[in-house]
Amino acid sequence: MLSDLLHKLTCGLFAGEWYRHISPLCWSTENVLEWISDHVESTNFDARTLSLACCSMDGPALCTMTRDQMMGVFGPQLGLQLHQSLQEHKAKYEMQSFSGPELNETCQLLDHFLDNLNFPLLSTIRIGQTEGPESRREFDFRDDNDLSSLSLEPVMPWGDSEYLSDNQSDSEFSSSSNSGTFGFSNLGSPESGSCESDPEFSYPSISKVHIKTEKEECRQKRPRGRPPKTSRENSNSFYETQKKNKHAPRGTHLWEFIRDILIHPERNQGLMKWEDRREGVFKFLKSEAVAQMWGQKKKNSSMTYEKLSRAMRYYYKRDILERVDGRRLVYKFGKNSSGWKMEEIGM
DNA sequence: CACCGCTTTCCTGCTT
DNA sequence: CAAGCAGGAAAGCGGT
Repeated sequence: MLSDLLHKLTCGLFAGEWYRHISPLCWSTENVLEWISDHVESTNFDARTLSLACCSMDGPALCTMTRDQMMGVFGPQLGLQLHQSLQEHKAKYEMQSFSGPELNETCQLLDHFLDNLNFPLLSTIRIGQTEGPESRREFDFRDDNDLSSLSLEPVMPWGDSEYLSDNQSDSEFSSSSNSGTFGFSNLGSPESGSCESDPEFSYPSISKVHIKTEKEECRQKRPRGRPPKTSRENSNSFYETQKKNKHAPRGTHLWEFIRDILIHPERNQGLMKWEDRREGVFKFLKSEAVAQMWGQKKKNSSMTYEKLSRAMRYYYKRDILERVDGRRLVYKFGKNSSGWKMEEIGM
């Protein structure tokens, strides 16, 4: 089991090594496994001597292990190397403490989003099982591996299976893993069901029949404005859990969310980029992916770039954003925005 | 409970 | 033609 997993890891199915871009405290169980597998490979450690149980821990749990404990579990050579590596990773991310709680939240969201989009095989794979059209997000993979009979449910580290939208069934996903960036794929437009232009990225497609019926239903029945949230939508989510455990951070607005992604370049590769750092001009590279993240943050599983962009356009009036004419997906921070200037963040 | 700010959703028309 | 942009209209949601 573990060796199979490690084999998959080392064979590149999960290539990308995103754990390198995340604090060990944010590592999921999958990140920990990936990290271990990298060291197994480099030390020629015999993975068969490891049990899955001893590797099955998330980042926070891993961080509580002492060097001796690691050497006990993984042996003197691998254990020592893992311990040293962990200390290096921890030190690296302790340096990034300038970020406030909101930024941390955004980055955690990004980390989790990246983790889960890019480790589909570690997610729950369901075969022919449904619990109603809205109770489950299923991704029907129609790629060349002939996984058409499988549907995949991303499993969020916080147990939120609603990470991706109902409308996501209109979008296309895949586990692109060799892009050189975080491997972010585009979420296709809900209207078109197609991808954005970048051919490097693609998502496995969803059943077209499903798309059509759901879409038509929406067209016929849906009144204007935002529909009321159902209790189901709120249940068992990461944010609900957060709310119970600690007060949700207040005042995180869309423009702040965007800003936080932009000022953490090592975490947003492929998502957004600065066009003119000093002027505050930026561009969406993976617009639908950013919209999905925003939707996740707002517990809204049907967020799209179309809707996100409408909210962005409202910022023009308030001078939080300025128009950039003639350039698609390009926006500029306005005089009522803050926290993105190089001086402000100590660059 | 009313009000308000901030979205969210939908839509039509226009531009790229 | 598709994708993106613009902005009106209506409504939800959380905070006060």
